[in-house]
Amino acid sequence: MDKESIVATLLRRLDAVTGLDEADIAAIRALPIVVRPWEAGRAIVSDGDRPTECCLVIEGFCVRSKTIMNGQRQILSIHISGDIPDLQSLYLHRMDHDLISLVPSRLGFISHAALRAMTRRNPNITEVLWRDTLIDAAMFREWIVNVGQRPAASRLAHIVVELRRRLAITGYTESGAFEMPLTQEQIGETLGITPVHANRIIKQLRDENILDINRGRVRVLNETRLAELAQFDDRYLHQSPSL
Amino acid sequence: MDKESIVATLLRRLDAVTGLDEADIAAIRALPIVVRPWEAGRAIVSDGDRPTECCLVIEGFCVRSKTIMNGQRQILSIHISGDIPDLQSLYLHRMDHDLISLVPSRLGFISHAALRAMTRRNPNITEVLWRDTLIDAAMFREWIVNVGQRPAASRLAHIVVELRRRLAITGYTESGAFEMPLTQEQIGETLGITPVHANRIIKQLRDENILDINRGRVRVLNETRLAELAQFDDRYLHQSPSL
DNA sequence: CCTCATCCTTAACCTTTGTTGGGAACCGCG
DNA sequence: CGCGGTTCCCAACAAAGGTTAAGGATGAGG
Repeated sequence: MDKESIVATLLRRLDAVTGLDEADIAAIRALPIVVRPWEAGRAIVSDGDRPTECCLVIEGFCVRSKTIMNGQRQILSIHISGDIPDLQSLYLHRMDHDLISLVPSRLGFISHAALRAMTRRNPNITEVLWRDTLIDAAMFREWIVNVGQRPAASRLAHIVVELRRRLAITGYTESGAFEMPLTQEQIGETLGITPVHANRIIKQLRDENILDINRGRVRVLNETRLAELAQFDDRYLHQSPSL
Repeated sequence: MDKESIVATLLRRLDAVTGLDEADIAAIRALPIVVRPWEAGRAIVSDGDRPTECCLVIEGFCVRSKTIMNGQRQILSIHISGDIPDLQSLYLHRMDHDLISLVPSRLGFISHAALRAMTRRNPNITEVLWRDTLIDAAMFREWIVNVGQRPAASRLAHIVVELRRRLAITGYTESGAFEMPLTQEQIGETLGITPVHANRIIKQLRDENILDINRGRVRVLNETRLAELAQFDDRYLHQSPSL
């Protein structure tokens, strides 16, 4: 993937259609982005770190997670191509969670210095990036609701629908099936349940012909029943900045 | 409370010690803030609204919450004096949750127009406000972990310790006891459990002489055991901007 | 000081989720 | 092609949390 298409990925993510002018786009294009391949399961930044750069997911999948003292882990978000999962580190200097790749990925690194210089000069870009971190927060809110209020099957349905919706924007989903490279243990960690129970729920949805999840691939079998379960309302994704 | 002390509350919340110069502080002082008393339990902004101003909690308590289709409610955050609970509405134009007062409060309203004009002119203030919304997000992350991974008693201990820590900054806590004006039903909504179970947990902690929660007042009975239960690590609050 | 609404409290029973332990399928590597 | 680790799968039992139903305390307003 060349520099031009990396920038394109980034611009699409930032909903650059509205709000950015020629000069802003030129500034983004001028950002020094260091592209590095990344093996699966390797930490990008860890809890306690003080990163000096932000990470753009060019290709692949990452998750953010927190581990509590007894060793239990909670996955906080799933990141796909175009996301900047640790943009918050620009102003929150010490990491309070981990960021890890799930599969072999390609990551673009942009120094805090370069980003800060850019935002200092471009209020439009500042707004767009700030907005991006606010959407991040909106998704956390929805996840609190998901984990706090919904039964396990609905939780699973909800994150599946959310991920598919996000992948659809960048075109990473063929009809019905898409990639969600989480093991059942990791699915449990995102839903706040044990791996055994995650397996139960996955089996149940498979038996009911709603969803087939297997080794990182999701196939939607019954759109209607899935929607019923997930009770998904996409407003929290704030996909249209004009609204 | 006069204008001067309202601004002082705001500045303390924004950790203005670092990062803001005379001009910035003057700009904040010049903000037009409309103070309005607010009765208990009245919505400040609701899910779906498009607010045109932000709300500063001068005195009192508010919560943010989301209600899902079947009527279940999840409380997302508790807000105290000095907080700007809907700062995110500056760039996320449509509300994806509710903001409601818990007790009779005094609120200060600042128009988006005034805030935007200020941030356009003052990059320092932009950073400080942006940072504030990032801390908001960090707290959401911790709440995902709380609801997803901890047993009910630990969840309760955790939010108690969090709230006390935050109140301590502004001096709203006398030794051991402080205000947390949530009914048991609302505590349930915060922890993702039913009111009956919330009652069970509260009784259990009372019987074990750890915590006495009664009609909006919390008394800490055993600091050590409370800390054990809560497993509280305050790093996610990002209280020191220099770090 | 009485009343009504809200909040707190508890019990009995039921459902969901966790625990333990084991076996089968899959896959990358030698 | 076979081996070893990971992932998936499942059953039996235990524990945490939800449901339903009801009585008692508290406090604001008449």
